[in-house]
Amino acid sequence: MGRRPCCAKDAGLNRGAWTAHEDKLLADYIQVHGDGKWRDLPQKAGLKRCGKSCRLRWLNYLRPDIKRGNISPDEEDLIVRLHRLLGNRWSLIAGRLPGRTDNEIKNYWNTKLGKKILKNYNKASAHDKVVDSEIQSANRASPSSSPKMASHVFRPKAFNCSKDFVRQDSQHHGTESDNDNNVKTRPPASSVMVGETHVHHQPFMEVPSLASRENNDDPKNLLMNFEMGDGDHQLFMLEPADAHAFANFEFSYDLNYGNKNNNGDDFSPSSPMLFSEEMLQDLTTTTDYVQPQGFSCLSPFTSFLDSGRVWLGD
DNA sequence: AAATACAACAACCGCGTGTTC
DNA sequence: CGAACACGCGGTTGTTGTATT
Repeated sequence: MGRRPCCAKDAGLNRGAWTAHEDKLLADYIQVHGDGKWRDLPQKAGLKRCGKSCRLRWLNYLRPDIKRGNISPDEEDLIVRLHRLLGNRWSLIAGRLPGRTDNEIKNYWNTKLGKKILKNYNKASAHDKVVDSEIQSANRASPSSSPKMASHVFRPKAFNCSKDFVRQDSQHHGTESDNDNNVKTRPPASSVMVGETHVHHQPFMEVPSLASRENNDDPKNLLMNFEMGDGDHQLFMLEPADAHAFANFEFSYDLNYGNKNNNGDDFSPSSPMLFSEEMLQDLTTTTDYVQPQGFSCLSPFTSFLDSGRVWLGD
C-alpha cells in the first residue's frame, strides 16, 4: 500500500513539547473552523506540526471540556470496574468518564491503578487465583488485558448470534411453554455450538421478546440487541431482576451503548465481550453510568455474540 | 548539595479500520 | 474492487518533577 507517511521526520516540523504560542494557534484555528481534517489543519493554522500531533494535542490537552485535576475515588472505582469489563479499551473507558481522555486514563492505570490492583491481586486468596487462572486459560485465544494483570474478560472470536437462547433451567424463565412470553424450548440436537467446548445438555429456550421496552430511557437498564440475521434485531431490556435469568451462564456480546450524537448518528463502538453473571449484575445495577457530554443517551444496548456458551439457532 | 531512582505525564509511533475515489 | 487516504487506538518512549540516598 503506497501510504503517505503522516508526518515525515525530516520535514522540518516541530516535535516534542508544545509551546503556549502553538497551543494558541491551534485553539484559535479550531474555535473558528472546527476540528477534523487534521492533515491540512497545521498548514492552515500556521503550525509547523504534523496533523497527528495537532489532533493529539487538541484531544488530550486543549479541548475545552477537558477535566483537570486528580481522579476522584468515584472515578477510580468506575475505571477499575470498566477495565474489568473492557480490558485495555482506554477510549471506551474514557467515553464513560466525561472530561477524561483515554491517554490520561491509560497513564493513570499504568502508573497507579495497575500496580495497586496487582498488589491487591497478589494478596488475594488461593481460591481466587485458581478461578482467575481458569478464566485466563479460557481467554487464551485473545487476551484482552495487559499480560501483567489478571483478566476477568473473555475475548472469544465473535459471531453474531442468529438466535438467542438461555438455559431452560434458569430460575427466571424456568418453564417450557409457548405463552405470551414467547418461550420455546430448543433441544440441543437442533442447535449448533461454536467456540469453546462447554457443552450444555439441557434444552435451551428462546428468550421472550421484550422489544416493546426499547423506549425505556432509564440508562441503568441494559438493552440487549440480539441480531437475528439479515440485519433484523430483537431487543431486550435486561433489568437487574432479569440478570439472574442468566445464572451459571456466561456469554459475550457486542458492547454498544446506543448513544446518539446531536446529529442522530450512532457513535457507539462495538466491542465483543464476555460477561459473567456477576458482571451483568454489576452493570445492570450500577447507578453511575456516565453519559458523555454532548450526547443524548437513548439507552445502553448490546447485541449478543458467540461465547461458546450461547447456542446459535439452526 | 549532588547523584540517582522513581513517578507522572505528554507526546510519538505503528497499525487497524472505515471511507473515498 | 482495490488503492489511497484519514483517523483513531493502544503501546511505547521521552521528558520533567520529586523523593531518596
